Formats: sequence, C-alpha cells, structure tokens
Amino acid sequence: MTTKMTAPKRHSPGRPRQFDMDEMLDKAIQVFQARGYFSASISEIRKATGLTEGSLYKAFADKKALFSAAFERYYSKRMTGLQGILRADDSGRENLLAMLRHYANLSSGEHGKLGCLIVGSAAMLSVLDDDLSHDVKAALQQIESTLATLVVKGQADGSIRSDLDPTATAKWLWCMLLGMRIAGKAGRRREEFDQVAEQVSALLKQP
Amino acid sequence: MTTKMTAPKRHSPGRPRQFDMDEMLDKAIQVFQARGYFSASISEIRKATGLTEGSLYKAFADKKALFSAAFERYYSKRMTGLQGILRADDSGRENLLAMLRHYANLSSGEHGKLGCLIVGSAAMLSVLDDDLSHDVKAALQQIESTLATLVVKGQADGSIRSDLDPTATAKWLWCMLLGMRIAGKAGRRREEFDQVAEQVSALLKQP
DNA sequence: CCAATTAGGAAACAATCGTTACCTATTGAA
DNA sequence: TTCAATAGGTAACGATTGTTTCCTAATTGG
Repeated sequence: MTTKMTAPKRHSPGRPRQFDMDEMLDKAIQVFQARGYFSASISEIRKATGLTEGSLYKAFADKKALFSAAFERYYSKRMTGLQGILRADDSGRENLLAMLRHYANLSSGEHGKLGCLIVGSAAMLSVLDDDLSHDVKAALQQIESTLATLVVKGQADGSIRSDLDPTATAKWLWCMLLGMRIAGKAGRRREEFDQVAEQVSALLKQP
Repeated sequence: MTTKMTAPKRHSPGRPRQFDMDEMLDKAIQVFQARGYFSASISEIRKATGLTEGSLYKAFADKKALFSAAFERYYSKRMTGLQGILRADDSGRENLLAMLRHYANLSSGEHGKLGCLIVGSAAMLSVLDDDLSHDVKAALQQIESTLATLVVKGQADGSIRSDLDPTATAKWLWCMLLGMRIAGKAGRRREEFDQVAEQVSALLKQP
C-alpha cells in the first residue's frame, strides 16, 4: 500500500480550479435530465453552471466527456441512495417495498418532472455512440440485477412467493420502475405511485 | 347529412401534391422515434422522406406542425392496432394478456430498438411546449384508461382477482408497459418480454 | 524574483439549425 | 389559351451549434 497524504491538500502546478466540480456536474445533470444528451446545448450548460465555454473545455475534452462525467456522477449518486435504503437485515420483500417506495418518491411531484438521466438516456440508445451506449446499458442492467437479487433473497427467506420465476419477476419489476420515471415526467402525485408500490409488494407476498 | 362526393376524387385548385402524405409521415415518424423532437433535424427528415425543405414547409407550417401530424398518425396507428387485438368476447384477463403480448412484440428486437414515439416524447415532457405536451399527456392517459377498463372488465367477469384495487392495478401495468418500451431500446429478446407477459397475467388470475 | 503550468474568459471558427424567398411546374376554371 | 392557385426545388437567411484560439490570471517549483 502506498502512503497517501490527503491532509495537506497539495495543489497541482498551475492555477487551481475555481469551481467545485461536483456542484458544476449537478447543474449539468439537471440540463441533461430535462433535455437529453443531444438537445442539451453547451450554451444552456454555461447558463446553468455559470461557467464559460473556455472553462468547460479546459475541464472536459468535449461534450461527450462532459456528459459522461455527469452520467457517471448521476449513476453513482443513485446507486448510493439505493444502497442506503436497502437494509441487509430486512426481508427481501421489505427491501423490494423500500425500493418501490424510493422510486415512487423519485418519480412524483417536481422531482419526477425533472426525469431520470438513465431512463432519458435509454430513450436515445439507438443514436448514442458506442461508448455512451455501453454506459447507459450497464446502468440499466445494474438496476435489473439489483431487483433480481432482492427477489431471490425474498424467496430464500420466505417473504416472496416461491412459485414465481425470479428472472421474469425481476424483469417486469424493472420495466415498471423504468416506466414510473417516464410516468413521473407527466407530473403525477405521490399517492398514485405509493399505491403502486403497496399493491405490487402485496402481490409478491407469500400467501 | 350533407351529400359527400368522394368517388370522382376532385382536386383542389393548384398543383396536386406529388407525394403520399401517410408514407411521408411514416418516414418522419421513424426519425422522431430514433432522435426525439428536438434533435431530429429537418435535414434528417428530408433525407428520410426524399422531400426538400420547400415541399415540407408547403405541407406544414413549421417543425412543430410536422411533428404534431407525425405524432397524431403514430398514436392513431397504435390505437387501431390495439383495438384490433382486443376481442370483446374474450375475458378481461385474456384481453390484458393479449395487450401485454402486443407490447412484448413491439418492444423486442429491431422494432423495439426503434422505440416508441409516445414514450420517447414523454421523456421530453418538461421541455415540450404546451400544445405538444398536451397531446403527449393525452396519449399516455389513453393507455392508462385502456388498461383500467380491462382490469374492471376482468374483475366483473371473474377472470381477474377481485381483491385488487383496479386503479392501482392499472397504474402499475401502465408503468410496466411504458418501461417495456424503454427496455426494448436496449435490444432485448422477444422471449424475455413474453415471460413478463405470462407471469403478470398469471399474477392477476382469480385463484 | 522568474519560468512553467494550468484555469478563466471573450471572441471567433465552420457547420448546421429551422425557416423563407423566389423561381419553375402542374393543376382547375374561365 | 390565359389566369389563379398550389406544389416542388434551390439557395440563401440569421441564429445557434460544438469547438478552438488567444489572451489574461493564478498557482507551484526553483
């Protein structure tokens, strides 16, 4: 293991960056969420972040690299948020219900209208280049895998019906979550999605 | 009732249109499906349809009017296709299964990669103007209403579990269908979605 | 102090955007 | 045949696109 000195906060040579990268990426994420990769313009990102084109292109090689960084941060934040609500000592069905409620929260109200960067990017998969396409597909796959893990866990601990094929079950739950994020763009109330979460959870319950 | 003479095929004054409007709209639909309203350019539509800007702007006031016509045709075709598979003498659950299979077909393979114009437009709802936004929301609502009708029918004829709240059931089915169209953009196999259709139908069955 | 290095910002780049002006071509009516 | 009306096509419009150039500002290492 190498010695890592993070305390004194050494600078690289040259003028230090004068903006916070994460704050700036969060602003860029909002633009990409609303308009998608292609129709989000650098000009809009400049207005949203307060940075000029010069600074943006010093920090990123091109628009694709900027989007890639924004996407990675969005994905990372979402995955962290998800792991935060999945308590290991809860049953599989309780975990699943928590995840459904989490998506109900994300999809409703003003936050829901903003939309999901992953789902929005998935809608453009047929015209994204191979690199971005790969990242988007990987993110989608991760969500499906998470659901599959929870279904298997629930069947193992007896909280989820054992007669269901776990792969197919995870697949339709996955589609439903993706669809909730689309439905949320139309501006739905929280209660509508909460009812969805409760009923779906009840359907999976071991009778 | 006014006398309507459609047989002799009267022309309006002036040079008649030299392209088939429906064929041209179908080409435009494909461009809008792949790229969405904003990033689909008139230049791409020109290449796809073979028409020049002059002809396009003779037929439509602007890009918005062109998209509006394309969207209306897409929506109309989808609704017609849907009504064609919903046989009135089948049970509610059989109707629902047919609808799920229909979406499985639409979402899989190369057709699935093209994507759904309604779902793709829904992903841009936060930046569409009020007119287009209204049309997209109406189309989404119609799908949800169709599902709600089938659930109520199924509960009335005893083919669907009577203990389920029909509104909530229709809602999660709706989300799942929207999500299938997103998932389909990643290029999924037909069998994956067919399993989804079968299992969801089985879950709703009156025990 | 002086290089070396990197960030910030303004202005300009060619390319493309949606749209229009203007011309020719084709029809119905007189 | 001639007029009015509409479609098709070309070329251009100003605006905006993503990107680059060039200059200044701020920092580290000597």
